[in-house]
Amino acid sequence: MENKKKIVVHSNDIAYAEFDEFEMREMKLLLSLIATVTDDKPYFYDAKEMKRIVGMESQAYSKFAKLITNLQKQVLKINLEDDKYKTYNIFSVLSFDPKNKTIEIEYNSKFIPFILNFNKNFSKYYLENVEGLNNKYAIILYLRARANIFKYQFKLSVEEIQKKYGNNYKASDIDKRILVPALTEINKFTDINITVEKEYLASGRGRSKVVGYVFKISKKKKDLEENIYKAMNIANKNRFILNSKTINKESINLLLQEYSEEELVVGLKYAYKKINANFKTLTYLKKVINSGLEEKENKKNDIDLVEDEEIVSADLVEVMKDRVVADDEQTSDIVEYTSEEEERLVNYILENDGITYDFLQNMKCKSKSVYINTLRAAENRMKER
DNA sequence: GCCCTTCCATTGTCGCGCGA
DNA sequence: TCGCGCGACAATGGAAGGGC
Repeated sequence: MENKKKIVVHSNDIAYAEFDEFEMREMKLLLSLIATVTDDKPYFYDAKEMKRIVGMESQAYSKFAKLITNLQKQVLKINLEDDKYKTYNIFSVLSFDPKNKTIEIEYNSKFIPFILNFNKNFSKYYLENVEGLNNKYAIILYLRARANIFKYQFKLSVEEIQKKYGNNYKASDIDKRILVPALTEINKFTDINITVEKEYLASGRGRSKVVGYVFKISKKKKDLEENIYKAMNIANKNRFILNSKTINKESINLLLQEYSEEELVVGLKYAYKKINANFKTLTYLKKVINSGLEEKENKKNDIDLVEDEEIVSADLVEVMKDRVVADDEQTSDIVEYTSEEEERLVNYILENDGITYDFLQNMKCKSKSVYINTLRAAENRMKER
């Protein structure tokens, strides 16, 4: 078994779907399976490993087979406007071979777009966050929080909770049965913290009624993994990267929302080697990281371009071959845009740079100068066209 | 690995007191 | 008067341990 952390990636539609018919272990199993999907093809799994993941190690295979059968019957229910919804069968094949202790899976072609080949509105997180949860509502709220991680909050009305998740619990029971146990687990076992505030409807007489909840999300402050820290230091030994001031703890945390740790290490090392001209934007750095990941994917071997001890001085980069020329050489002085100008530039970036609105907004919050430089780079490119 | 039994946590429901 | 917050109680289902 490989030690690499499994990453779950899926469309945000899944985070907003209804899971009222799912049992907790069915949800865990589904997310575990999604974490391994890279292509639209049949998959075979070791049933013992899957039993372990859903916490059925000591259970009979007959019970596990029942879980498989139940999961096969589940559908993904996507809510549309005006109380309309669509349901999707998840699997075209989901079978358990009791003799060989294997599971065979093929995904329904209509379900594939929810787990493959999307370029916006998706969630990405380590499977281990979900594996630690043992409460169905904790998993549901974690998925919803992950889909809204860039907004730092999301809202659910009492009506929505009752309809979607809560078996028509009244407000006090929503607290007791859903929110308290779920948030306790999320805050204890996952990479995020969630606090909840109630929204009241003022009434003429009597006590005000709870009509909804605002969930505030924060990422746990964790020390950067040692290998990322090393990669940061390596990258910043390239003087062009250092001058850009685009790599620091804040920007790394931002990038970790889009890349896994392993990807970021590869990307930063690649950036160290390749960048040999001035730049100012995180967007540009992302392009280089993406190039590094693409190159790695194409070559199918690890990019282990530099070792710490190889780095003598920042000037080393000047002798690097295979240059990538920076597409922006703006100064970092802050300019203010009108909201119309900003919107126009943001739209241009969204259309041309392959980054998400949420990412931009997060950048704006965390690093104003990098954000402004990104807008300026887009403005210059627009002028050149 | 599987089955059976026991224990315990979770879930569903209801009632009561209190505060606005 | 209304509705939240809390607790009590019964039913249900899952986890754990032991025996085969």
